[in-house]
Amino acid sequence: MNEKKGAEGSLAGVDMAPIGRSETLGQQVRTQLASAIMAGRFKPGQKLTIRAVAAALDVSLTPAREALYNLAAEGILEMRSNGSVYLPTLTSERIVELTKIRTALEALAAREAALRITDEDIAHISRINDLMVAANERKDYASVMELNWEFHFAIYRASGMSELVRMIEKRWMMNSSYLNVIYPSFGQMDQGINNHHTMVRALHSRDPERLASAVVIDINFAADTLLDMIEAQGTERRQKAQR
Amino acid sequence: MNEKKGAEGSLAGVDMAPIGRSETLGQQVRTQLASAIMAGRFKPGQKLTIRAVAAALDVSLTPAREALYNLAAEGILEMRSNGSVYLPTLTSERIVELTKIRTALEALAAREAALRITDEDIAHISRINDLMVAANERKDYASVMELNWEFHFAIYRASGMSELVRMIEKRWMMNSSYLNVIYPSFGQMDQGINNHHTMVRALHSRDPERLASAVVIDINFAADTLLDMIEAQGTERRQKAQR
DNA sequence: ATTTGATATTTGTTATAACAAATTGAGGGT
DNA sequence: ACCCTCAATTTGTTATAACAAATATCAAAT
Repeated sequence: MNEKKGAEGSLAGVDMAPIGRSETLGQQVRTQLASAIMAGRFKPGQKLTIRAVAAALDVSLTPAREALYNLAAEGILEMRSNGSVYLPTLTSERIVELTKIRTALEALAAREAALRITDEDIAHISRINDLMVAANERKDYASVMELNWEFHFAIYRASGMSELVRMIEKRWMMNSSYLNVIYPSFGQMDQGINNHHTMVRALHSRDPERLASAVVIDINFAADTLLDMIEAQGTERRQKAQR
Repeated sequence: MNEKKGAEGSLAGVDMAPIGRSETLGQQVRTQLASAIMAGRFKPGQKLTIRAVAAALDVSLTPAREALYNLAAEGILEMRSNGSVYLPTLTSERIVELTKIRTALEALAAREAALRITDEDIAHISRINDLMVAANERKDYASVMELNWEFHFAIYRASGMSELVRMIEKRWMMNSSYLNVIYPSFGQMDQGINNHHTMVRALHSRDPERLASAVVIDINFAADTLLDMIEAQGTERRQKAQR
């Protein structure tokens, strides 16, 4: 009721950037925690106590609690019955389920993106891919990971489905505490790189099914290597326990 | 390490139910709010202030805030930049997006369920469907809604993918504040009923694709009627504003 | 050495108070 | 009627204190 009317005195049309209204402490804590999680700085299964977070970021319990419980509500962190919050541990069964979900969501995003994507977006994505290939050749795997993220989400964002993109982001974050598990012996990205080329070609030809199937292959490849790692780690631990 | 060993003094084998450790106030508030939302007792766009919730349930601000922000973090409620929490309002575009997401998720759940479901589950689901048909014949639409919920989730739960079921639940809750919008003139459920029969048959023959496609039809039918309602309401309001 | 029990410490939960920002309402001027 | 201004109220934010439950520590007993 108040956006269309005359209102000469109002500032309608001036269109200033909304003032940098500083985020609340709770949101800032959330951001800090989220980026630490995405960077893989916590170990799987690690406990995050309210007071530890509060002390580390020098805030009171209230915002620390809010941030932790928000992340838990989103399923990025895991809350046990006693109220403590942990980094989730991924069992093989859970990885299998998460992978199926990711397949469904990301295939949908890919199909929609193929229909809606603009030429500029394709150029941008192609550029990201080139950077990623370069980073891979100089074995800068940290950059590879980051560019891989950008590559995929640039595509997904082109779907125009913001809610869907948010959902996919969450699923990626659920895996990310395992980045340093998968990190060291991340030998042959080559197959992944190859797949990215297929995706770029599918974008150019605006072929939804081709793009979707390449995405699915990408997801399953990543999941398989992660499953192998987990498996290997499990037997290793089992052997160590037997000694 | 503590379940197999001798441990004569332990209570292994007695197998008592863990004591009913009462939920925290925050969780109780969350439950109350969630069931009120699912029952459609709030209007779309309605504002839920922390203090109003706290007063209504006679708790302090802390648990009320926690519950509201949890629901917001899950996307069931909508948080605006000033921190206030609202029931989400569904635009047509948002409904279209949500419907596509639901299609992807629920088709996946249906396919997995068709492969894993037991005979007892099928019998149970068939029974629920009979009750729903009966409720529809006596025009008890409140029961129809509830039984419809049970019918669908009994199937989805048979997929064995608990995370996926949780995700689907959330998306159903996002629509539910529009139940009383869709409620009054909910004339022909008949097509939906017919579709349910198809689903039961597909379960008996364990046919993933048949089941999935029936689920998709069900989702799209519900979405179309909701879209019509929203559309009708929109023009009505527009006409009223012109007078 | 292992187990038990008591004690100390940590940790989650919740109410309250104080503050700041946003919203509302009334009154006065154009 | 409309717009502005200023005060009053509402509302979100955060720190703190007090409590309870869970966990860890340690000494004594078997």
